[in-house]
Amino acid sequence: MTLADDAITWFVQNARDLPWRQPDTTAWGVLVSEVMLQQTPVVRVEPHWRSWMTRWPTPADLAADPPAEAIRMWGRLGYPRRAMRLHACAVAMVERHDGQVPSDLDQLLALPGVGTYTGRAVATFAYGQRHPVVDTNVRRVVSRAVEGKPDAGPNTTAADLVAMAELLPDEPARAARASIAFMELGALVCVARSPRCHECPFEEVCAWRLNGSPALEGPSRKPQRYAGTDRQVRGLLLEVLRHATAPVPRQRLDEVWNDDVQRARALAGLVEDGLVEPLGADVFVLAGDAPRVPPQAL
DNA sequence: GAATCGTGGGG
DNA sequence: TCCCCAAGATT
Repeated sequence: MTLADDAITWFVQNARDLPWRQPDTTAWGVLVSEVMLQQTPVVRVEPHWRSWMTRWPTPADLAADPPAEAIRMWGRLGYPRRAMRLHACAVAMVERHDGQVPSDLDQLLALPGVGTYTGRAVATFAYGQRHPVVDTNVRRVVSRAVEGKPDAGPNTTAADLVAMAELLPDEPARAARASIAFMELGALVCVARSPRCHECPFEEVCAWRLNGSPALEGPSRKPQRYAGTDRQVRGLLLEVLRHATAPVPRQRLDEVWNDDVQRARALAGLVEDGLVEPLGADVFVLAGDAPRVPPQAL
């Protein structure tokens, strides 16, 4: 039995019942789930995914609405640029792929917001192709079980893809099962802190365990502070704009943060990212939310 | 390659 | 409280 075999057996009995894993899920549904899941826990994604798919069942449906609607629907999922890129993605698929999610990996990777992980995840989980799908879970599992190290590096490398590729069964459908199984194992059992090794199918063969489960040496990651950062200010500004039903005067944005310099920088960043659109010098809306007929008041 | 980009929950 | 972490992508 290989690691992949054991992982698949475990997965069959322990996999979560997630909506985007239903057999009738479209490639678009898979893509939406993968983008939403970038750096975001499953429990928070699930309701957003359901709402999103109900409102925009196909890429063409989303492309027909302005980005502002996507940003609103995104709510507080975090990293709202993902909503904008998903919208841009939908537009690109309508323009270049007849409204379909492409199955070719290079075409997937050319889409906005689709990188090494997401492109391979869609090609694999939506189209059943054989690619190494490497996310933070997979890297941790491989790092421990195969390499005997307590954790993986902070970023996915070409070597990580090669390492996972070597573990994949030959048959594409089974390779896809192996990838999702490794991911699920990392998410539920081989977790970052306090792994549940006694529930792990690799318990007897895990190189890290056989090494005595050594702890991490130094501080593995950089501190990830949030309070007081531009990110927090951007979040506060966007929160106001999301709930606005009319163009927002600068004065209302001034109320959410008292540091003028930082507030201005954060707002400029949102504009530069294309999330926010200035409507004149002192009025702002979400991208594409400009009224078709400018009010007299402006 | 490092920095940046949200938000919320658990230990 | 604070710190860590969560299916990454982009510049």
